[in-house]
Amino acid sequence: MGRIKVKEIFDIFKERGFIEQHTDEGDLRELFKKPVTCYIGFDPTGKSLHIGHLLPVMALTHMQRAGHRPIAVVGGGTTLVGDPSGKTEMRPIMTREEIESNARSIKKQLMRFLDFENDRALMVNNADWLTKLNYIDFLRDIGRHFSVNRMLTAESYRMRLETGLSFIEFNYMLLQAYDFWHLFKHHDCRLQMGGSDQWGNIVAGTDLIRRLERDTAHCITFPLITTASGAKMGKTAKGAVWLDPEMTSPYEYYQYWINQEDTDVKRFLLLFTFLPVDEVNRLGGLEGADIRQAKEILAFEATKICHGEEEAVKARNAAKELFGKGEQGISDSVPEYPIGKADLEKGIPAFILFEQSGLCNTRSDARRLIMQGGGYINNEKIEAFDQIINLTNEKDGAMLLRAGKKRYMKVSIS
RNA sequence: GGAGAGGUUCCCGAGUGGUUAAAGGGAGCAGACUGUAAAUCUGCCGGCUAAGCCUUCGGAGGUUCAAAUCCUCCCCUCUCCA
Repeated sequence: MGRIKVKEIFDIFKERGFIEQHTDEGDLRELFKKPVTCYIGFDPTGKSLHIGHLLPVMALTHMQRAGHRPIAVVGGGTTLVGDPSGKTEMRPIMTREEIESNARSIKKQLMRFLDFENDRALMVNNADWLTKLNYIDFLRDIGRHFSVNRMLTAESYRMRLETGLSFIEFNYMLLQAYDFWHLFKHHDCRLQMGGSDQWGNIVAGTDLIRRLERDTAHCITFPLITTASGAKMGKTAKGAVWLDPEMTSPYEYYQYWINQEDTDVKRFLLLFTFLPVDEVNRLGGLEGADIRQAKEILAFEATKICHGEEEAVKARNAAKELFGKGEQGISDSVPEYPIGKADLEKGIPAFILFEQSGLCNTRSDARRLIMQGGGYINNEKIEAFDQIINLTNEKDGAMLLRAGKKRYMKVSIS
């Protein structure tokens, strides 16, 4: 790797707002003087990562850019148990098949962010070692190093002591600690990072390494990212914003970012783009309506990182066409709903079309929308919920439905 | 295993025989105002071509003209005791 002296990774993390807690700063700085192997775990509870996972992914990417070696651990084993941290209730236990299939697709996703060539980054699945453990051996070798008294003082458990905690979840900490030890042993991994709710689990790992190996490992946690209005990052009414373009299209992804609140823009530029801090500061200094420029850049950069430049350009163009002043053609990255020409010849009540195209969840929902004046076709308000839509509404082989101010659907006629 | 408390619509949380599709809040959606922002105000907020009908209050039965509300059994959670 090149010896170009870039900024210290610790400083990068610090100035970009990645750090919530960390073990001794002096030790960490010392550690970063040489290439370090670090790890973050991802639980394959879904088939795709979502924006909530983005911060750790960005952190690994920064690490790699700074010449260190990231390991992404897919928690195929730990997910069999389920992490109680940060949750008020136990998650349903997932089947092995589900978890394995999720682990595979998450692996694929991470390849878009990290370069796995020549072991510049590693990806492992902790099912590979965890599922082979023998219970009695594990208790005798690992379990004896854990003080239940101490575990109960961990914030993550304390919360659950109020609502209930089953033994399987109580074990999660030991497994994650074991992971860290395993990676330390086999990959010389000396740093684990994770969300702030992982602090207890991570420190349990450094403790285990100290006891088993008489050696020091380190830990950095990230802040829990909430939006200015206090909601968890990446959650919308319709659910999570996914990184998988099949689940959340690049257009929607772009829209998610450009719709962020003013007060979040600067923070998100630092966390979710690679723009230099100076540039971010300049953008963050914009005021009033000019902030939209910063949002556009945020949306573009974030989309580029996740879906590539081409998709980002398309998403930006679509946004400009739909939300810019001069309305003309309908960009092809707008969500699309195909409809047969025959259906349109017969004509279809507007509210049914809104429901079918996915703009509304139910027909009642669509009725409400239109009756409240939020339904548009080709940017003209639909007056009656059962107004018949037919070929007369066609415009260049398609028509543009709109729900409210900013949800669009292109209905393409075939 | 024993004693007590509890499981209500997306979430929190009222409701203890009819007037309850179920108070209130949050979230969400729409409208106005704007900058595809925030705040604010207004309306909506189970489903259904819909002044009606259908399905909801952990599950299954039962009592009743009528149940989320009463009874029985079961499942689950919490607290205290063993």
